[in-house]
Amino acid sequence: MGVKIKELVEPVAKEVDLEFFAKKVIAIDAYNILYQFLATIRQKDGTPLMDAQGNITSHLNGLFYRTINFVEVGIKPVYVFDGKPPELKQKELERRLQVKVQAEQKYKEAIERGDLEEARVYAQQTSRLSTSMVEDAKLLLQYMGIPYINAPSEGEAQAAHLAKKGDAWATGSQDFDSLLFGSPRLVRNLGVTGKRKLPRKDVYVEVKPEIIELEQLLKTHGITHEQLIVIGILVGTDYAPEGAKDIGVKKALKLVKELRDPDKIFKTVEWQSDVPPQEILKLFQNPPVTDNYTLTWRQPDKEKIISLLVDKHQFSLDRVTNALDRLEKAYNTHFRQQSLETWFGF
DNA sequence: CGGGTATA
DNA sequence: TATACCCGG
Repeated sequence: MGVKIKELVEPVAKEVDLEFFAKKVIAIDAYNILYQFLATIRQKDGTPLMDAQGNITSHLNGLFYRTINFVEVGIKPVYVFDGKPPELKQKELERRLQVKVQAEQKYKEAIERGDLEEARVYAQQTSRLSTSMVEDAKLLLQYMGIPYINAPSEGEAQAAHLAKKGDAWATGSQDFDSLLFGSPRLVRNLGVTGKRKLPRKDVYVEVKPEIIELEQLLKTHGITHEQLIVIGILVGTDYAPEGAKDIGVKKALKLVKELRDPDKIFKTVEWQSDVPPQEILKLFQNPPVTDNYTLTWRQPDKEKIISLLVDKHQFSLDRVTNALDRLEKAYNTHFRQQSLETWFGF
């Protein structure tokens, strides 16, 4: 779900074409992107793609073709997976599980009624990433030669860490949390090309990748990074979605400018969670991250990819082979190390 | 979501 | 050549 600061961010978002990101390293929140695939790559009644044994494969489908598109334009993706969630998040994770269980019930009811549109909506809300689904995604990336990092805790925090260090040009996610974790640049809608259907409506809108610069965001609103975090905490984060009572982005902005001191602000508002806001502030300012990673983009292993996607999960050999040809060509044009010999032409 | 094919 | 639509696993 993420921190609810869309209103603040939207005015400074700059639209660009996917090609803009050529040669740039983007630290992508893996869970964020996998959940998107899991929610959207479904049949009309909401059933996800599955192999012969009933294992869900929607996330692999999306990850495979999207990543190839990245490599084709020369983007260097690194996927960052969540580790152990912070203690502060436990209650929210339990709440989300309840929501999914309820959605499963409503999905069944909609199917019985024969309401496919409704069924699809609830099916999307049931999306859960199992351990084996995540393992498959990591295997696929490994075989594709794309680096991934296991974050010690929040993936968004680790991705922001890469961007802060300059190991990545930006973080990639639909959520804004990495900005609170200090990422200097966030890319949204990465890889979304052309027109997309709006949920529940028969309306199509042109969606392009957009860049949000942290410095510009702060400057535009005349706030510091700490003040941005406090605003996020007041309006609602994953750690306390309710935030403070009756405080939206506008009031939060006013509050941080008037009172400045976070503790004063937290005392003034009606805090609606058991999780202390000060703890959330500390987490955003100093999250667990690691420097134990290497970023290398390797030649894809076609055989292993075919074994995983075609043999294990019944992807069509034709489609996979076709895509692998594209991947190999793209790798050779953008990623292959030029040896000294080739460089000097002997 | 993204690829591919039908359709004009 | 551009857009609409269907299906993948």
